[in-house]
Amino acid sequence: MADIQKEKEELVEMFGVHFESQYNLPPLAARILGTLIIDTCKAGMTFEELVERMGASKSSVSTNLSLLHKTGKIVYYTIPCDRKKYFRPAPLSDRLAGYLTMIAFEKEIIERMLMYREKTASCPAEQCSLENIKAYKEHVLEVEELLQRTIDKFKEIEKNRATNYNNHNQNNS
Amino acid sequence: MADIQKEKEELVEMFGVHFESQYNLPPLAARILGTLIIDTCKAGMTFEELVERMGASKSSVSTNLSLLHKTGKIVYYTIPCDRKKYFRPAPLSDRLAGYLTMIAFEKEIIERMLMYREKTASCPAEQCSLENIKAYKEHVLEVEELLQRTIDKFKEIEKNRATNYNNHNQNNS
DNA sequence: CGGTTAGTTCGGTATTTACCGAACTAATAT
DNA sequence: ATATTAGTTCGGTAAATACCGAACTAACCG
Repeated sequence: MADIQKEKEELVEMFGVHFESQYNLPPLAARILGTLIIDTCKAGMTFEELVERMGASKSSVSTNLSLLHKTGKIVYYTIPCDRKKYFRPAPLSDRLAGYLTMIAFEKEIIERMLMYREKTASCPAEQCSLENIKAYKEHVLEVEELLQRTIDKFKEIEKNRATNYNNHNQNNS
Repeated sequence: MADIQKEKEELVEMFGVHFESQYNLPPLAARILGTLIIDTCKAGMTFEELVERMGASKSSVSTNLSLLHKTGKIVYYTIPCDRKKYFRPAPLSDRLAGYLTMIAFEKEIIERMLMYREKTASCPAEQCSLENIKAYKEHVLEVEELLQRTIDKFKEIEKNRATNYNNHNQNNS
C-alpha cells in the first residue's frame, strides 16, 4: 500500500519533469497538473487538499492554479452552497489544443522562410535548402492533421461520457 | 535590399522565440541557431562572424555554441591549415531526433500510468481514465511513427546530397 | 623565443523566476 | 455585526539563468 503511494509520487514527479519542459510550466504548476491527472478519480481536488499535498504555500498554489487555468490545462467546477473550487485536469482535447497554436506558428515561419529563400535563391546550396523546407513543411502538415484527428476523437469520447452521466455542472469560465 | 535584411532579422527573431520554448534554449543560443539556419548558404559561419552578427560577447557565443553542439543542434567542420571552426545547423534528421527522446519518455510515463491504474482500478471514473490513457497512447505511437518516417526521409535526402557533392569533410566530433 | 589568432574557462553581475508570508477580499455562518 | 472559511494579491527574497569581461590555453607564425 505504501508501495502504491510511492508509485504515485514517482509518477507525479515524471509528469512534473515532462510538463515543465513540454509546456514551459514552473515546477509547482507542473506537479499540480500531474497530481490532478493521477487523482482525477476523486472527481476534483480542492484548493486546500492541493496546498497540503504539494507542501507549498497557499499563495504559490493559488498563483499556479491560475496559470494552469489561464492556459487551459485545468478546469474547476463549484457545487451550489459550497464555496470550494474543485479542480480537475481539462479534457485532453483542450490540453492538446495548445499544440495546434505552436504548429500554426511553425507554419508561419515556414511560409516566410519559403518567401525569403525564393527572393535570395542565388548560391546552389540554397536550392537544397528549399527542398528541405518543403519536405519539412509536409511533415508539419501531417503532424497537424494527426493531432487534429486525435483531438476530434477525444472530443467524441468526452461528448459521449458527458451525456452518459452528467453529474457535475462543469464550470470552466 | 535593406528590405531583405529586415526580413532576415525578423525570421531570426521568429526562430529565436520558437526554439527558446521548443528546445528550452537560452535566448542567444536560439538566435544563433536561427541565424545558422537562414545563412546556411554561406556553407558555415565562423565564430568571429557569429560574435559580430549577434552583437554578443565571445564568451557568450562560445558557451552557447557548445550547448548547441552538445545537444546535437549544430555541427562544425574544419579546413586543414585553417584554425577556424565553421558552424552549420545539424542535418534536420539529427535535429528531429531530439523529439524521439521526448516521445520515449512520454511512452514510459504512459506505461507506468497504465500499470498504476490497473492496480488502483476502484472507482468507476478510473475506468474512463484507463480508456483515455489507451487512446492517448495510440496517438503517441502514431506521432512516433510519423516522426520516424520523416527522419528516414531526411536521412535519404542527406545521403544523396552528400554523395552528389562531398566537398567538405564534415567533422562533427 | 615572443607574438598573433581562435577560442575557452572562470568569476562576477544583472535579470528573471519561483516561491513565500502577511495582509487583504468576498462569501457564508452565527 | 462579527467570525469563519476560501482564496487572492502584493511586497519581498532566494535561487537560477543569461550574459559579460578578463585571464587563460593551444596552435601556429616569424
